[in-house]
Amino acid sequence: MVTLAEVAKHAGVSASTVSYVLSGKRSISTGTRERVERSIQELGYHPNAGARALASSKSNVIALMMPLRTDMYVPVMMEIALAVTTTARAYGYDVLLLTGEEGPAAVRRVTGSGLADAMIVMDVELDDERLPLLRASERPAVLIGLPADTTGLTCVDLDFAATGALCAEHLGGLGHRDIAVIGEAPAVYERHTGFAERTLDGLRGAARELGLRLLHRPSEGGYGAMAATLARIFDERPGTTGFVVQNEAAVEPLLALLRQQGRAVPEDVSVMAICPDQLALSASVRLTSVSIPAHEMGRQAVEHTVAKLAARGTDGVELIAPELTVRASTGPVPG
Amino acid sequence: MVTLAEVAKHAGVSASTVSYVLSGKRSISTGTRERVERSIQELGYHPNAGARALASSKSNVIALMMPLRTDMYVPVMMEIALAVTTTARAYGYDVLLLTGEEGPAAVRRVTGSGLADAMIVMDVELDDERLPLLRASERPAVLIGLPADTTGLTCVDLDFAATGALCAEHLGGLGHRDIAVIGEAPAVYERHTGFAERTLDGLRGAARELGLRLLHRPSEGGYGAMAATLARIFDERPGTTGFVVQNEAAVEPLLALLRQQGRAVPEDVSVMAICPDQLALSASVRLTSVSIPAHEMGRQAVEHTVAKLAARGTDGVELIAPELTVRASTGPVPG
DNA sequence: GTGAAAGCGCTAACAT
DNA sequence: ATGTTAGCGCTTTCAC
Repeated sequence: MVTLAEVAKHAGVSASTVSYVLSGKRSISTGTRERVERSIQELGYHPNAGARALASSKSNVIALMMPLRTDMYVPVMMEIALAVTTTARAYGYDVLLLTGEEGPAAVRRVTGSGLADAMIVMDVELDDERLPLLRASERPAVLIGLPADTTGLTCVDLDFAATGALCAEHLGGLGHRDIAVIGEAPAVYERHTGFAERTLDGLRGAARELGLRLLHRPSEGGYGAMAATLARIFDERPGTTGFVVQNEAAVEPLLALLRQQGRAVPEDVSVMAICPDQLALSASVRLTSVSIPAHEMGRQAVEHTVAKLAARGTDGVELIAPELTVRASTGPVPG
Repeated sequence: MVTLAEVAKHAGVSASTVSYVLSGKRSISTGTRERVERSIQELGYHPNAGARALASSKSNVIALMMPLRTDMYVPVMMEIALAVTTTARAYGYDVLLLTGEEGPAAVRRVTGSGLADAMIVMDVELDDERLPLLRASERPAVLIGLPADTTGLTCVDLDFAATGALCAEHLGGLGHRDIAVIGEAPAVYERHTGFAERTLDGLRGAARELGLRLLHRPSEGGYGAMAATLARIFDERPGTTGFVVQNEAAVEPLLALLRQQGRAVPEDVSVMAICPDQLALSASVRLTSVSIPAHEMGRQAVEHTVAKLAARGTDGVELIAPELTVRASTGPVPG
């Protein structure tokens, strides 16, 4: 293993000079710099991460805590994770992957050991048991998602309330008056993950203003569950002409069932989804949707993290404005 | 920040004693151990990861290199990653997440810096440019997937050849003679990712033995592409009664199209898939399938890694035997 | 612009 | 069963 000292000897300079060439923290004459850089190349030197962390009290690692649960839409999680990783690399950070499994203990372990300089936490619950630790920790933390009490925390999320409102306005504007909302699985609501409720609030607020009737049904997703849910919806509100789906696993079953019942989309009923663009595009009908900006969420989370590490951090909530893309699944109310 | 020295003083012992209490590398009298453990609790001590790594030349971190590409089935990648992470934790390791983006440079960076003790690489291509570095590195590496030349490497993968054979045998046993294989996107084949070809080899070998006719068509997945592909298949081989699908994005479109054409599954045509159980269960027809054992692959990769780190490592290829589950989508050939 | 040297917190011989 | 001590490889004052 090549050490900094060996590079120094090879280049005929002192260890500190090599260190400063690497860090750029003081000016180096061009000649010296070139000699050192050549030595680094020739010897194949790589700075030792442990020694660096020890001497500088910085690991250049950001911990990312992922949900272990797989009841959320997995591709979104994955896209966030990849966005976090690539963005972090762009800022010189590596990413340590943690699962929610360990719970608060993981927070303690990582912040206590200096394994990571900061932490990004996904899938935050409204009253998450990790929050007290994160607030108390001197290491920066950024949440993806919104807990009930955000004081002393930095949070990044899609503005789900605005998302809900946007959906209601779109369908209302097309003349729909009876709207069904197919929500996440009941377990998601029970877990109080926040985003589902916020979406509903947004929908309800806008519906009230516009005089729309809203029927909300959580759904497990899948064909069987969706068939039962759909039957009950049309039973209760036969005049339903608009659907808002916030459950990736319910999208295709819903479309298939409507087709099967002879209800054409968008001629007879309009369907819109809150989902990643990719899903909206690959569904059997190209879906009008509000996209879940997974990449953007990951990127912003890292940028807030880096800012806080540079001590120009700003606590607060950063809500990403929803964007609606009209595609082939919504149209004016029939008749 | 609490240090080991502070714990030692607080407990009235030497630093090394505290270290040995922590590592268990030498016997400690019960009294001493208890005093040290109490001090650790009271002071809230956490060993510093950097100092540990420096002194022991071990980071207790395993790097996991994920594909950046998102053209593979994402939930499988995610499940592998989670399995790797939880299994690694069970062995006392943390996981550093790398994307393929950096390519071979990431291998150099991580192995060179001692950031990680070992490396697990996913989505290996047949002639992957990272292989020379992994072979040369003194740090253990385990691949998930099978390159063309596996000498000097440890690999874990599903036995895709046996998987292909199993599919052919299942359909052949039900009397099907004309079988269509819906494969991955052309890009996957062009990238020479190995598993697709191996599946095909297995299918072809068994088909030859059993006297089956095989028609292989790569597919982008999605409704549009699948419609075109299916039309060509029935055009070319009108007598096709069996389908093997190795492309998650093609499963539901295929089922929908068959339904739409009035071909009942499994009465008129049988469909089987090579996919995770979850997808097989949530499809519109419960699919007979060979499952992709994502969790098992992640777990075994870690266990091989840990074994190699303990110097009881064994190079070689570990193929996981395929398991077929018969569900509602395959049946005897009609007539 | 460069060097010397004192740690950073821990591990692992080497003692006893 | 426990203590002493010499590093591990790097960063960063302090000195010139």
